[in-house]
Amino acid sequence: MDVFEAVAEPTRRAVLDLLAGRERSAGELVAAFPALTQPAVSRHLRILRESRLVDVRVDGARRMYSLRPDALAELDRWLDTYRRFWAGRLDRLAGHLDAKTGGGREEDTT
Amino acid sequence: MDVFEAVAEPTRRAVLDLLAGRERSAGELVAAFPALTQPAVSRHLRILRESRLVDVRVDGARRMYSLRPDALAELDRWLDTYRRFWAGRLDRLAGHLDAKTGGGREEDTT
DNA sequence: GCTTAATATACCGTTGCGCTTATATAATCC
DNA sequence: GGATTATATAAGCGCAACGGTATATTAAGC
Repeated sequence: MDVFEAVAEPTRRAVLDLLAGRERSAGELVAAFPALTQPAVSRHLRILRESRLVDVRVDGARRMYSLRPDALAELDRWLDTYRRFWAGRLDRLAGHLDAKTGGGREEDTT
Repeated sequence: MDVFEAVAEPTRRAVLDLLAGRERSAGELVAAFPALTQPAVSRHLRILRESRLVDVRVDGARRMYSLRPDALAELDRWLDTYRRFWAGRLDRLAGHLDAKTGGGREEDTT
């Protein structure tokens, strides 16, 4: 599943929001969604793993999940094409981000 | 349908890419996807309309579609939370974006 | 007014996602 | 080792999204 689809799911975005603060165990994440069962959350975690949005660290019987923003950077790069439409004057900032993630573009020749 | 789901569909992203260059008629967009039928593309356009990602201008019998980036800005705001994870040294730039979207110093806030 | 062109909607079939229950795997505790 | 805890996978189901064919709607040309 690609990053766009992974992020399209509200529960998965909520998981990412939780992980933005600090790493959490699978159990903590399950507890954060009382409306869902443990397997349901576990499946979401799998999808986030497979789309490289989160990282897992084994800690005994626990799996500690943390954010892995590379994939989100991909989203950001995609948005870059459109950013000029609502923030033309911030183009050079976008250029900066690009230079960091992609190795440099020719766009900010201002 | 929310913006995240709207953008999750590859065809719809391709439509946005086409519209990033210039506005196009529905017919042009249909022609751009030979693998799809006219109703299929029309349905995608409806979804893009309803999620406020595109604008329509009636021109006789034609409907001219154009990009409407407000909704993409929403995506960008969401990403802002995570931007620090891959561009920590660009925090102040993210701060800039924040000030633009949430600070209310601008005159064209919608 | 009738025909053609441009676009949208209705309807239906298929498929994939997300959920639940049940079960497997692996680590910890006694 | 057996029980318990933590997490993942399997199987099955319901629903919503996407695609196609057929049809409606609206504009243009004659």
